[in-house]
Amino acid sequence: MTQEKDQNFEQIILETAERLFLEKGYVMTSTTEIAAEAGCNQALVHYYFRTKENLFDSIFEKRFNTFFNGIFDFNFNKNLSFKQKIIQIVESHFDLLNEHPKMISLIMNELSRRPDHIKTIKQNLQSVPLKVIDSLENELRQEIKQGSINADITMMDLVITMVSLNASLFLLMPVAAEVLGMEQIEKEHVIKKRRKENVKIILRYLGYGND
Amino acid sequence: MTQEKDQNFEQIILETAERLFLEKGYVMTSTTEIAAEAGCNQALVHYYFRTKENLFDSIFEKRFNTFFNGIFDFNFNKNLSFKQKIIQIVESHFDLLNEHPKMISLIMNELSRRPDHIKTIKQNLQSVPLKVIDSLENELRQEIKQGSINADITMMDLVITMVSLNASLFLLMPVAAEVLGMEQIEKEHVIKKRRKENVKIILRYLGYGND
DNA sequence: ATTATCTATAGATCTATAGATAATGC
DNA sequence: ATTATCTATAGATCTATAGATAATGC
Repeated sequence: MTQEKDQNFEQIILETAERLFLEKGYVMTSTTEIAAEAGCNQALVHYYFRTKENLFDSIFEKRFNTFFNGIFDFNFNKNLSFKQKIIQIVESHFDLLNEHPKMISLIMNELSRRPDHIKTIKQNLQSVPLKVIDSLENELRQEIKQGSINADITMMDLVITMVSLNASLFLLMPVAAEVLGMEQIEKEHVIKKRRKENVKIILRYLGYGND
Repeated sequence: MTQEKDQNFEQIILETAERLFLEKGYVMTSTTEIAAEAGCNQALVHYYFRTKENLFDSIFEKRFNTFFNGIFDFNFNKNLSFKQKIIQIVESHFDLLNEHPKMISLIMNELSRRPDHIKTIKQNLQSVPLKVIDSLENELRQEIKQGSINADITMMDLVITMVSLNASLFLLMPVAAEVLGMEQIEKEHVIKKRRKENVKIILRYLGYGND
């Protein structure tokens, strides 16, 4: 499909499966359909990956990791102010979601279908960010002491708010786009707008001034 | 299941199906399973509703309507200030989601599975709220003119922010609860907390003071 | 020889219906 | 008679595998 047939089908199957899983989810995608779209025989999908579950996992285990780690994957310039760090975190979280706009739905579907996958995610969430969270939590307390932000905010509030605002855009966008009949350009416009807006909302929530 | 067998199965099937559809979604719920859980024969499900799709629709078409209309279903006291109205809208939107915590996921799954369902939703969204939105939009402009809220906010910003904050809690909660290993009591606590927090976030976003 | 690809098919569901039997309302 | 319930089964998928054939690397 993507490449000419001088290569073997393993890669093509992977790419096709990834696309279909993202489009329609695990359950709604059959190995028959994957094969058809990849341009090969259905048995070949099982020859390379034995089971559909295997195929799914071999695609998404890495992807999930990159996705979760990506959140804290920016160069942490120590000279930045707390406010600037928050802006950077919110924006890079948003950008990550925007680079993989269908991942968040897929993860949620996958987790409700196979809750044992949660383990993998738990590990992801617990490995990297602890240090970062801790140091941010300290800075947060200091800011509150200095009176530069509102005293009623915890790190947890902040995280939930950020994830809610950013993730829900990509969860709700497909629905909203169809309901309102939005074109691609309009969608991009909304995304651009919300990227700024979400930062703004969080800064005002924290109590930082209007700019 | 819920009732003793002196009644016929129609109602029992409806209730069982509703529960299973909400728990596991349309695709993952089979009429075989519905029958088993209802305590009758699988053919009986089709006797009453002919198709699985029919069964689903007869349960959820009303439910979707109530759900969407519920958002604007409060007594609009004209004496309330704009700020008080906003608080009331955000809270009642939140409460509606909280009364049907699995509806939002179901709606989103259902819409991605059968985008033609969007029509029903479109109708729902276009019928009731137009007047309300219009009158709120006017009040919003007035508030801005008076300088009581920030000038950079549109009605659309406000709606997206409210829906994002409120809906995402119920979309992300099941995942978060499993990842963090939360008990029922903790979940309720988070929900209670976020209900206040979401109002707070929106008020600060608008530019209303801290209380 | 080994690896890649195909054909064919078994076995598991699942939806939907046909036709038999039991229960109910006159 | 009509309505509710059951048994049995057809027909459609879908996953997974066995076994045949073609392509490739020595």
